[in-house]
Amino acid sequence: MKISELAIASNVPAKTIRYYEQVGLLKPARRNDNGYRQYRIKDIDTLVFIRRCRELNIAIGDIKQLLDAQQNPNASCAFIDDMIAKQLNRIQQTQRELAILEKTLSALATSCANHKIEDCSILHHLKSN
Amino acid sequence: MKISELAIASNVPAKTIRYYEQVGLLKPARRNDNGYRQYRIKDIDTLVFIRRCRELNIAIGDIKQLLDAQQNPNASCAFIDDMIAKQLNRIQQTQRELAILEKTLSALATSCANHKIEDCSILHHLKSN
DNA sequence: TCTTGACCTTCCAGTGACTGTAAGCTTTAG
DNA sequence: CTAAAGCTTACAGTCACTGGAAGGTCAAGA
Repeated sequence: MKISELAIASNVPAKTIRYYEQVGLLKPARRNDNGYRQYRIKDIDTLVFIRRCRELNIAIGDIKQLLDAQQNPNASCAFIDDMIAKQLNRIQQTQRELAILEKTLSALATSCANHKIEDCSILHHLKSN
Repeated sequence: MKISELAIASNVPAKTIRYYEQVGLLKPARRNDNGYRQYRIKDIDTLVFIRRCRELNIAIGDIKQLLDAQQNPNASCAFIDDMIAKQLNRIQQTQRELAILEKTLSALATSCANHKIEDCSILHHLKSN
């Protein structure tokens, strides 16, 4: 399978696949005679796994750990627990911050259309709270 | 006023003030004989304004527009309206995405402590949804 | 006067996770 | 045979800073 085929199968851009290889998330692909990367079915699974993790906003470094972990079935998985918990905390914190942000912007978002800059209530509020 | 004094007065690191000048958010500061940047009281206001906008997650390019606008008091301020609305939409979209993310991670966050990798329910779910 | 330390300057690199672009080789279709 | 598509690498750009190095300036204390 060539990189573009893997890209379609995994729904990850070829460019991004090369990037994942570059940062060590994927092992360097085998090359065939012309130097093109050669992939296997298994690589689709890996990429889908990575993409799923990325959708959950798990950092590349953490995904690397998750992939490594799968090579040692007998190791403890406590750190995976921690990773997900940490992630959850981060998201909840962001949610709280966004809620405040939304409130502030909602208050700001009064219509200024047809007004002049010097009368703009939004600018006024931004300048002196 | 030297840059460190402005930094304290505006609560913006000196490093960041130089950065703002570099990207054109602040006009190049006047220099005194030794080459040090020389600031005025007015510059505190500008930086506080910038910081307030940044806290609302308004991009530097957009802040530049807001600052430019204040130079033309007679121009229309309709675009400011648009900018805030755009911002609000973005935040609300992010909030929706984070809500889904939180739900997914909450479902994942079952305790795996003391288990082995091969039994890890989190990994299991990440691998095949 | 000398020295020490704090502060200033510029410039370059790094962050995270890609994305864009350019130059050059290979393959494929007409 | 040629043109287009696809592959390769390498470097730059994104965003908003932040860190660090190398060197100039200044004020205070011995």
